[in-house]
Amino acid sequence: MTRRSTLGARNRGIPEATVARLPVYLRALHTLADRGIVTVSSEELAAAAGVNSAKLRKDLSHLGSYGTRGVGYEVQYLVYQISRELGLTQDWSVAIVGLGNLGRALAGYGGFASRGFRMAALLDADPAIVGERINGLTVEHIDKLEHVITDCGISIAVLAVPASAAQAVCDRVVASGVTSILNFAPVVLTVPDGVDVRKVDLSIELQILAFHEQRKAGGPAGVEHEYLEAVDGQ
Amino acid sequence: MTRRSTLGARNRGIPEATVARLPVYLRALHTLADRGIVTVSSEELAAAAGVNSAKLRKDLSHLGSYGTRGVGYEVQYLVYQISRELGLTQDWSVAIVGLGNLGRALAGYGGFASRGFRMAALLDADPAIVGERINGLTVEHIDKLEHVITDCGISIAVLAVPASAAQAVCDRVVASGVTSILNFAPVVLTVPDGVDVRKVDLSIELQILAFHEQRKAGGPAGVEHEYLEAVDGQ
DNA sequence: CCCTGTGAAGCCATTCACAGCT
DNA sequence: AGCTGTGAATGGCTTCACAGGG
Repeated sequence: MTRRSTLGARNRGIPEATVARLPVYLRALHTLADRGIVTVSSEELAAAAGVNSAKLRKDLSHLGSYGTRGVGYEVQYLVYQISRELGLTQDWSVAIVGLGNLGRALAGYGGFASRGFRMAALLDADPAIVGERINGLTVEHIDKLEHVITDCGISIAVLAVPASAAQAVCDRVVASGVTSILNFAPVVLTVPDGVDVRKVDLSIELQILAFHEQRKAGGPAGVEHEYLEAVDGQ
Repeated sequence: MTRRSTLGARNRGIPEATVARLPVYLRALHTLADRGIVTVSSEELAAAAGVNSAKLRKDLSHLGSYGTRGVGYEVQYLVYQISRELGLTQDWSVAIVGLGNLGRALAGYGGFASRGFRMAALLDADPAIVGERINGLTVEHIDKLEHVITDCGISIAVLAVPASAAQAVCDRVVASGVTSILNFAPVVLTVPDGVDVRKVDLSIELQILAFHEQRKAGGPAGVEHEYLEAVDGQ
């Protein structure tokens, strides 16, 4: 058994599953705070976040003992602790690469700058887009990528480029010092150790839904119709 | 121990984690097929999909024994089997509700209609947007939601509406018969049993990246600076 | 001999249930 | 009396390692 600090839970090594839920709790807490609610029980907060209360308590216990037995959690205090744990008490400069429809939508997304994230640069390869002003920022040519990333101290890059360009752009942002990437291109990116990639993929999400949808309707189709019939024309 | 069919693995009950990876394998297979590759080993396919080969083989084993020992998997055959399992051999009609920046980006997304998904309806509440033509479809007023969903046989809805409207829109699409929802609004949706919801949330993804980014830089900030200083007035 | 398919082991996450603090 | 924090139990997923077919 691993020995821990005597004083409660100053534990480095928060489970990944917990980390993924902290932002959800944080949002729920902000909503409660806006309604002027001062204290919340694990039961109530769990309901607001769409999880069960045991999971919520276990998750929060990884950060420390921030609740009061018999009472619950102080909303503002928990907001602060989760924000600090997630690294939102400091500002992160974010660059968006690729300003097609999706990139523009992301650039215009409000809740973005709201907490901890500063949209610091927009980059695109298309001369027709370069120079355009979007949400108060001028789109720079991707040739300046290395320069811009270094100058603005950007550590997080959002890739909204075509699939065919994604790996090359990824390599360049990594070479420039970016260590976190949010990838919207439908490709598996290869990065060195120490670089984190998260993927958002509409098409994959739809396919997962289709699987469950089909299941509700009673198992896969084509069980009795042969593979060769199906490929035939294809 | 659960008794299984004697004949290998015609197993209903594919693990959720596997289902989530099947679309990735499918995309990798399509890429291989485009390059004219006929046969692939688990090692090669796993590399293309960004997983290890043991996981890939275990995943595929849940669908059946579609490989050949000593050889590998036939690309086209595997494409067909995974497509069928995911329910992509039939067409699904999808509605997008909310045609702000994000909704437009989604509506214009090509790889969408590509395999199995037909964009069947666009809906919005804003009179300035209703009537507009996007990607060959006319935006309908959200008043017609129930009508459109029933008529077009829509079972999957994509919500790209403001957070404040999301639950209400969700309730309406569910009442109209939709049983799968892809939610881009930053709220936790409540739905009846039997309805699947998947969430895509830019802000959450960024916060998860920030957590790891902060960790690389050496643990949470503000450990030695007190909570009360930070909130000040509180 | 190569590569798949799979028991078995190990690891991580969720859930239960209650001791202990307020 | 109420609610948190947490050991212990459970269940699911990943990884190992190899039996067995081609």
